[in-house]
Amino acid sequence: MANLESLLQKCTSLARIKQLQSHLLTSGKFQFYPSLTTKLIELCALSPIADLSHAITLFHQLRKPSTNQWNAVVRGLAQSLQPTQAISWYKTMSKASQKVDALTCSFALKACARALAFSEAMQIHSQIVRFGFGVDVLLQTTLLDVYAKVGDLGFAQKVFDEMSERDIASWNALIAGLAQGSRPTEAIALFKRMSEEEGLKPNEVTVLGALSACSQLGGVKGGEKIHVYIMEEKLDMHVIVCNAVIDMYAKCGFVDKAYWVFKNMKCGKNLITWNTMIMAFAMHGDGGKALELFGEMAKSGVCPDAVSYLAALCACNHAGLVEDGVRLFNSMEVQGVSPNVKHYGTVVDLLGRAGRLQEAYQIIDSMPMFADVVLWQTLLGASKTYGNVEMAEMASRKLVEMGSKGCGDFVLLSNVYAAHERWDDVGRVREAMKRRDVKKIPGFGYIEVDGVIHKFVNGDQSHVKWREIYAKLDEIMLSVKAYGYVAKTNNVLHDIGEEEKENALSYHCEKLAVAFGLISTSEGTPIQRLLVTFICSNIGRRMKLKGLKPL
DNA sequence: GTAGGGTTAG
Repeated sequence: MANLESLLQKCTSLARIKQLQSHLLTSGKFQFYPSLTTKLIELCALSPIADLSHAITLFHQLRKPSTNQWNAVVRGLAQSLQPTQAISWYKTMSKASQKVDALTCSFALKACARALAFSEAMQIHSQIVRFGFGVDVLLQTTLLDVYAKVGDLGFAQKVFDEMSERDIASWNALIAGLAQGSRPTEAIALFKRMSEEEGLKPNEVTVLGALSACSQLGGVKGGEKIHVYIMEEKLDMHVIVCNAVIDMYAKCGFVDKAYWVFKNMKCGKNLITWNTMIMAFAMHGDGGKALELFGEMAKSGVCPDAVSYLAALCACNHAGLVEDGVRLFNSMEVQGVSPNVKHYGTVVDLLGRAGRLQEAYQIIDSMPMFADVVLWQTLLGASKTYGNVEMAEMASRKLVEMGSKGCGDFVLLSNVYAAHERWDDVGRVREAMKRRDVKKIPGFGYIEVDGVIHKFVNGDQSHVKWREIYAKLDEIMLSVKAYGYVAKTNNVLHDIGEEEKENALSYHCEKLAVAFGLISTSEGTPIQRLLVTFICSNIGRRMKLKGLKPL
């Protein structure tokens, strides 16, 4: 028996497992050593050589599967590409008998998180209470985490508030949940409450959530404090923490600091470290440095993956290194990395910005996968920039075919016509917008001053301080004109007078927000852009990351 | 002995 177990441990392939399995079957040991059989199923369902279907075949051969054997399958399915299957198995299991234990619930909940199955998570939640597992700290933390991941932060918060006992992981789960759910301010507040009020020491997982929140807020000061704490507590021995610090500095606009951390890391760099740093240089327009690092990473023995290529392409795009970008893109296949829709998107943008519209179109045309809306929008945007009517019409046609209801697409096309003073065509687009019931959703400009969020629309005069804001903008306009700025009025939708067009541009909502920020803060205070994102966009991203299909 | 919290992306 012990001998067989050690043999099982040495199985490094499915073939070996099957060999052992046939031995168990022929010698009649299969049904008599349930723990060994469980190990066999676990090995098939969970290990890197995993073969779930084989685990399930094994499971079906059991006359009376034990809880552990059920759990092995549910757990395996939960981390597979079909997490919904784990939920079905859980349902079958809970109907069959009282075999479900806290672990089964835990695995099934994990599956809910990955499948974004909110109502299923609620059902399991109620069963947990009924089964009497409700006071289990580990299960409650899982529950909290699942609610946060499926997008219901209110429920997550409620579970957290009602916990009779919380440990560090419970705090970490909610902090990370808030940070990832675009509620960074609350994440930071909870982080402070945890360390200052509860006296709990943040660990390497806590700081990840807090750093992520800082980068969303552009709050370097908070980020720096956390960095100091990380150094003091030697949490920088974890690569993952260093990666988050680098990312935080980069997103707050301090590439140099990010690079300093990158250079002075005591622990080894991994693929994500390199990718984060390359992306940091890319975002700040230092294409040369980004490409240099890209070359260095391969030399240091880290093989670039799809994200590395994307970061490098992004660098070329932002730095206008068109030839480098095209060369890089063409070298991908040879290097064994197949471009995905984001790589295509970046190259189309790169070529489009350079005015090479025909090539950009050919790239889209040659794609082996379905070109999404963003690609055609990119081409449409480039066509607008270069005033290419034919290309703009073609891209618009595609967008309409794809059922685009975004007014932005129509406005872009209309702008192209307006630039050529083709007012009849502008009118036609406007008619089409009416027919399709495309409503022009007004854009908003937001700014937070002293914790209060102010919202502006174009030409807004509803703010109490609107006269001061307009005066500040006029002052700015005067000085930029002194530097040679000329308003680009040919993109304005309506065929109105020149002066009016200029006003439509001058009092744009984002400019109003920035001007308000300037008159409301002391000199030298950085003005940060407040990004308004929705939880759903984060969930969408998470799904894409995991390669899952929505329910 | 089996479980919970986690960094990169047009």
